[in-house]
Amino acid sequence: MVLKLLGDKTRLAMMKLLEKNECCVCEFVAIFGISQSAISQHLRKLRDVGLVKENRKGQWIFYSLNKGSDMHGLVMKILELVPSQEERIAELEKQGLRVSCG
Amino acid sequence: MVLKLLGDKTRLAMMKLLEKNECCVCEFVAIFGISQSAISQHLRKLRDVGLVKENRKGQWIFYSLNKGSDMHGLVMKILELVPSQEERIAELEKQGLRVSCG
DNA sequence: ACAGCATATCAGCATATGCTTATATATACA
DNA sequence: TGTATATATAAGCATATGCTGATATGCTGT
Repeated sequence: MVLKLLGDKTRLAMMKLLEKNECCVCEFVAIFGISQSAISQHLRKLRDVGLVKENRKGQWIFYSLNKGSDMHGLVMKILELVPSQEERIAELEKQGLRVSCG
Repeated sequence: MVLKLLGDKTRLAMMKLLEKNECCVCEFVAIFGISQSAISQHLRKLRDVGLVKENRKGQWIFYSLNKGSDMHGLVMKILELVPSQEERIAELEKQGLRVSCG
């Protein structure tokens, strides 16, 4: 269930980041400071219910919000109320950890 | 956190019922078929974060949505997308289990 | 083919969660 | 005061959840 998935603070922050950015697994790892395995498992849950979609670019897999999801409207309303996470992206850039291949 | 609380199907259904009705603990017990204790614990969680408020009427305590909650707007948006639970109230009435003390 | 990096999956563990039963508290009424 | 009803709290249990470390898979470049 979508609300249960968004009830986890890490997943909610991931979704907020994906609202404005495409991100790959290793970026989330750098941002959240948890294992690559944990990030991958969160993304799988989000993908399994169709909230995000993946887009492979070479060795990276970029995730983005799935705007075609049934729940997309609700998700956007919820994300509106979540504080911006853009500083985390800025921090990544500053550390030179942003993966942009595009 | 609000989303986590609403991520539980019982609590979400309780909130949907409270959208249109004031309900007491024993009504929820009849509706959901779980113990009085379990219902009471769900209500406590909802009350602790301010989503619902209580209103004692004699030996009953009636719960209702707390419209003054910071999260009330979000909650209403979410509840719009939850299927109506009004048949459950109708069922209660039919069984003569509705507690109305006006 | 091989090494290196990114990602996914598996197995196991600690904690959180939702439930139950038993008990305590609060109100109503005889 | 005593009994019945409604609700709250405490203790314990089974399952779910989120994490880690180890391993598998997939792509890249040599």
